[in-house]
Amino acid sequence: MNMGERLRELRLQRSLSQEEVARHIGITRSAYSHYEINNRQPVYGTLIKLASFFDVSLDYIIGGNSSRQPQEMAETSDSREILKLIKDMNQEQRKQSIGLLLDIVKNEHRNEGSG
Amino acid sequence: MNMGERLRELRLQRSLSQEEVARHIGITRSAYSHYEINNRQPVYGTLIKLASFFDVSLDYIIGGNSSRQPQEMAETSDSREILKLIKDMNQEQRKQSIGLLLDIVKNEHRNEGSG
DNA sequence: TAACTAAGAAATTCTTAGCCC
DNA sequence: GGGCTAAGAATTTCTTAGTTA
Repeated sequence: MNMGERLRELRLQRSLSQEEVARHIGITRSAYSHYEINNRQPVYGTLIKLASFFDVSLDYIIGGNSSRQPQEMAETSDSREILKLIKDMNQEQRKQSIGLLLDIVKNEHRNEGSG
Repeated sequence: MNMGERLRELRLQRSLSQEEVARHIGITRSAYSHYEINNRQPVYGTLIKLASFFDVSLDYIIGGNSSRQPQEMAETSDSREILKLIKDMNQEQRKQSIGLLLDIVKNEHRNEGSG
């Protein structure tokens, strides 16, 4: 499901023709037709108008992933502590953390003492 | 607060230079500079990469009128990766992780510059 | 009427190079 | 190093006109 298909779905859900949508947005029929076929991508201003007209988020209309749900996790005290730490990190620090955590998982926990 | 200003804010929050962001996204420094000054608007592909890199929604980065904030845990690519890793750990490994993560956070203000 | 396509015009972005602090 | 700008190249969109069912 790509952007064009979503646009078409939204339009048909409202029983509108391409011309009606195009009028409301202030573009030509042809231009809007291109969007549904994925031949063209609307400029930002047009995109925002479309999202507003169809009453959907930009994330949905572009990527279709607006209703993604967060991953669940066991609520142990340790894991919450880790989550808090990660929250305060910037992107670089998180990437660094991933590297270290990967190392811990790989080594199981056999790195007791000596190296 | 427009898109350029939001991009700059997101970048500075992570203590990154324009070049670093540009590299990650796969564009030139110049191009990214234009975005922050609002001289240009990135094409869709670049926009999506930026939103993903900064861990924010498209609605936020474009319009700023989204309720979703960047700190939302478990919704980011990096933090999801980290969550997966933690899930596979036992208690000992988690305690070890806390130690390492604390270290990363502490080293945030390392002596830099003058080099 | 409704939707799709072609082609030239128009508008925008991207890169290179250079400048300033 | 870090950030900003100019100008031409490259890419993309937009409109008009025409085609199909």
